[in-house]
Amino acid sequence: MRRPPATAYIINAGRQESSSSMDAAWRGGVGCSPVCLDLRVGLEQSPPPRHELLDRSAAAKAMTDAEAKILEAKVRQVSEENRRLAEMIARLYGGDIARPGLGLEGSISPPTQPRPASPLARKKRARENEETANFCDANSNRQKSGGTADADHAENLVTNEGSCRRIKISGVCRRIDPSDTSLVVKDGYQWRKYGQKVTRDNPSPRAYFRCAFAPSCPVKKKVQRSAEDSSVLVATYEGEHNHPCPSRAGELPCSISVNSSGPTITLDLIKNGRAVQVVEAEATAAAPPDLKEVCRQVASPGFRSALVEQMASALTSDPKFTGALAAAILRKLPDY
DNA sequence: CGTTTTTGACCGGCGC
DNA sequence: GCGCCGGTCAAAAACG
Repeated sequence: MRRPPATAYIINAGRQESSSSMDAAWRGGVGCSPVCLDLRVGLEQSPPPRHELLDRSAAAKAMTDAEAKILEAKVRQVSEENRRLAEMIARLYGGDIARPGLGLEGSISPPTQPRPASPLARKKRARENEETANFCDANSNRQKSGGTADADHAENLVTNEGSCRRIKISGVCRRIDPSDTSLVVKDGYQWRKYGQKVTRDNPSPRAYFRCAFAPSCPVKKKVQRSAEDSSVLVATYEGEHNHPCPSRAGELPCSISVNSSGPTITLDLIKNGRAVQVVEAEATAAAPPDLKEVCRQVASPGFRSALVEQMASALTSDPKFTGALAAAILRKLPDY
């Protein structure tokens, strides 16, 4: 019996400017696109007084031409990059440009698979592309019939030939430190590595993982660096977990991480496997029922106390914070 | 000492 | 039938 080819398309998580957002994306696992509400807890950057804001505004006006040109060049560069990505997506998906609302930056990058060099590899890739196209057709049909496919963009349903068994295949990618040689992708599940192989398409090895949480769980995961960008890990999931995510059970939709830009609270707003989008505090009465429910949960005393607990825990475990606290206490102590 | 990772061998599908 | 290739197995090594 022929195994279904693991053709995966990839969600580009974008530049990893907020590690907390990326973590949240990975906690989402297969088929989930969490939306993060990042609340910055600035330790050293407390909100400036109003008059200071005005001063800063004046300073901004006084920005030199050189600085303005640098910024303009950066904006142009990013725009150009976005345009190129959009073109590639259009080519791949027959003009169906990635829609927003995927959670992260909401864009899908083209597969990072390199062009096959040999005729054999070309044919194989053609087969895989055909399957991807079938998936896109299915997606487009679903949209025509009124369904939303946004959350499903991270899933690729492949029908096994000659049987009715359907194996869910999805791909995600994550930007990592290029010097990081481990092929470990944290997604909330426990994985056991059972093999590693160097494939023809890609000089970097591909690691094979099985779900280690439940022995009967059929899910497999392949992780490999992108051939085009070694700082991107491409993970391909095959199958569906037959158990809840171990790190999610009984968990509040909130986590805290401390990164270079300061402590960040990340709120995962996922309901029934679909992501809901929150733009800062604009979750108003016009929000969908799911969102209202999430907002109610956020406003509940239980959530708040848990949040405070998590914040305290994150802050006290941050050496920068404890160092700053110690320094502040020392300053308050009288000199003897 | 139990668990996890590594790695070479093996297997099956596919194309020539 | 042969060779290539991706995926899996399983013994050995590493790790906590």
